[in-house]
Amino acid sequence: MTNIRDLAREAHVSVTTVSRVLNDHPYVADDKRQAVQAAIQKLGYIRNQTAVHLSTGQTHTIGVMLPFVDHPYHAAILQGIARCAFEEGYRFLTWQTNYVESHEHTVLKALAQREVDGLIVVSHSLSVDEILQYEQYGPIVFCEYHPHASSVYINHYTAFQKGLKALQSLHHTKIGICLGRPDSTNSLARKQAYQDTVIDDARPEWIYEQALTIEDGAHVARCWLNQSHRPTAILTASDHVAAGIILELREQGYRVPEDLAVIGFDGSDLAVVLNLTTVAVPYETIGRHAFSIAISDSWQQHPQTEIPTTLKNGTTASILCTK
Amino acid sequence: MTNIRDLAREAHVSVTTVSRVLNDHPYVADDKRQAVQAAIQKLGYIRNQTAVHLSTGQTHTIGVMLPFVDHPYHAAILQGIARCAFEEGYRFLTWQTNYVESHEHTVLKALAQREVDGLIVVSHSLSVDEILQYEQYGPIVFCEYHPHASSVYINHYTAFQKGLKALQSLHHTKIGICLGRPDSTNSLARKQAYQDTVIDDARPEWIYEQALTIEDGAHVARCWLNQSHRPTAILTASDHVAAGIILELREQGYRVPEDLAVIGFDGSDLAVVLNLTTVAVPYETIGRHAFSIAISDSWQQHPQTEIPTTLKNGTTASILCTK
DNA sequence: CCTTGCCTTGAAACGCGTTCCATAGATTAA
DNA sequence: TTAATCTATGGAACGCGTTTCAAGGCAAGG
Repeated sequence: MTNIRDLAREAHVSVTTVSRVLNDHPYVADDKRQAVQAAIQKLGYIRNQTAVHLSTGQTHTIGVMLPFVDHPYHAAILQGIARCAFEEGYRFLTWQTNYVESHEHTVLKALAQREVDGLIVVSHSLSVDEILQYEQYGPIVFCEYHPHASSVYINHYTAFQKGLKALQSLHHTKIGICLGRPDSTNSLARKQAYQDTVIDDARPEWIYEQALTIEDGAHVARCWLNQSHRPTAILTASDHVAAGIILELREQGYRVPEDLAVIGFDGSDLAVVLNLTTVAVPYETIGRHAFSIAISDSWQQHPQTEIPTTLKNGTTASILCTK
Repeated sequence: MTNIRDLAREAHVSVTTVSRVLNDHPYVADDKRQAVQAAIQKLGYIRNQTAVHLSTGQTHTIGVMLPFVDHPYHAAILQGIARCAFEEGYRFLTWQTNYVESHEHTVLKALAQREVDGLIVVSHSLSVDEILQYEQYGPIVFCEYHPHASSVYINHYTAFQKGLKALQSLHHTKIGICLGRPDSTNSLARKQAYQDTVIDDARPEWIYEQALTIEDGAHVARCWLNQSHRPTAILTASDHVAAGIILELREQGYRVPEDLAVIGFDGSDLAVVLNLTTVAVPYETIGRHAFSIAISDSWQQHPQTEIPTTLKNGTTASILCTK
């Protein structure tokens, strides 16, 4: 493999001059520049990026920590990151943690070991404080709201409220909700929105937890069926769960929204297909913002960027049917 | 930032010994090993991976070239790669090319510049020969069948045949197909399967091209509606397209499968939701295999690994209804 | 007692590009 | 004319871990 010293010898210049040519530095005479370029051609030189990384102390790479890459939600954020990264000439490394804490530590160590210039944390199970201890090694941007960290987020409180209020304006008062991991930051905000919005009728048994997948949704539907007092509407935390509920209910001969109104969350392809009413979230935008904060200097001020959500109307939530 | 020379000074040993301790080399006396470890603790040393990469000439990183990260199909392959990479202590860099050739060149250059140890090409638009010119810089594994390259693939010919034969066994003879990018390797194989299987009734006007998304599927449905001679069944190249067809037809008051039988391709979440009959593809398995070939030496023999597909029965294809 | 082989250790070279600092001629401003 | 800039160029140090090579010590085999 030829290196810049070979080029210098070939072009009869110093390595410094070669480096200048490679980096388009202005102080190089035309004849020398051409000589170097000729040498590059002749020897088939290709820059060793690893050496550049070591020398400059930058990798031009951003790490992304997320639990799963194949969830539409996360993939859409990745998409935003990917777009932005490409435009800026950056790379991104993805780590799938499955919410395993030791895996999350691996990712954080990678930042400390200078494998990446910064980190975007899409979702995590370690405590924020634990993660922020690694901020001394580089920027860490969260895709969730955290008051003392750089974060790009949607307001899960108001987003959930949007769904709940929509149901209330359709005259639903008996409203249930589905949550994912019950203790996550997002779930807590959602639960709070539930308690604050469905003030008198919020019931613990109408909060269905651990609902993340289509199968979980089907399970929720079966739970609902077994309840003596049932809500007339359910707001879920993901379109997948909403889909699972709807499919299982149809399977059992129930109708949506007549027997149960359902609102999804995410605004995914599934919502399009099932014509779900859903709280649409611009995930790609979140990814873009997170990336640009990670590579700018602004992260040091721990900026908070809220991304708005919108309610997208489908056919799975309509006015309460009082049989 | 403390480095191994600082450690050596602190522990009163040579940098070689420090390096040996860091790499668990056996020939180090216990007392020296402990001295080094104490120094690491005291100085808060963290290994600089970039330096390791330069020194060893390996990055322990695999690059992944794909058009989009947010397609379930690609995300599932990524998932497989991510799992395997983690297990092996590897990282992976993802490049989203949007099928733009200049972007694909960027990715290939990254291999030449030793940013990654190898490359997994999920899908591409450059010619295989052009891509293989970069094989001198490291392993390149395709997730498509290419006779002169390392490839992990599903046999699109037999997979498509599986769908077509299923329709034939339901007494359909007027069968149409949807393809994605018409000149891709996969589409050519599919078209061939169509011509070979639906021998006498294959018609050019029943080959719907450029069908990739839900919207494209809706467009196909409208084309179908406008045709004077219509097929009674359509085999698509993705569940998304199948979903688009079905939704549009329902919208227009047609029934599936009574008016048109539809079979999807991929075995995605969409298929579950819509109870699609689909050709299921184990994408994650493809990712796993591709990864393990990329990091082993076997790639030099250009191994060919075929991954089997299965027909998954839903309700969108049933016996031909002769009204 | 000598040879062979294994354990331990360190100096120095290596991988390779970037950058600081010094040098020197060419301009330009004063 | 002199001082101050600017343009060009190169030597050498730097970032930092790995690896080769040489050498000294010691035990087992002959």
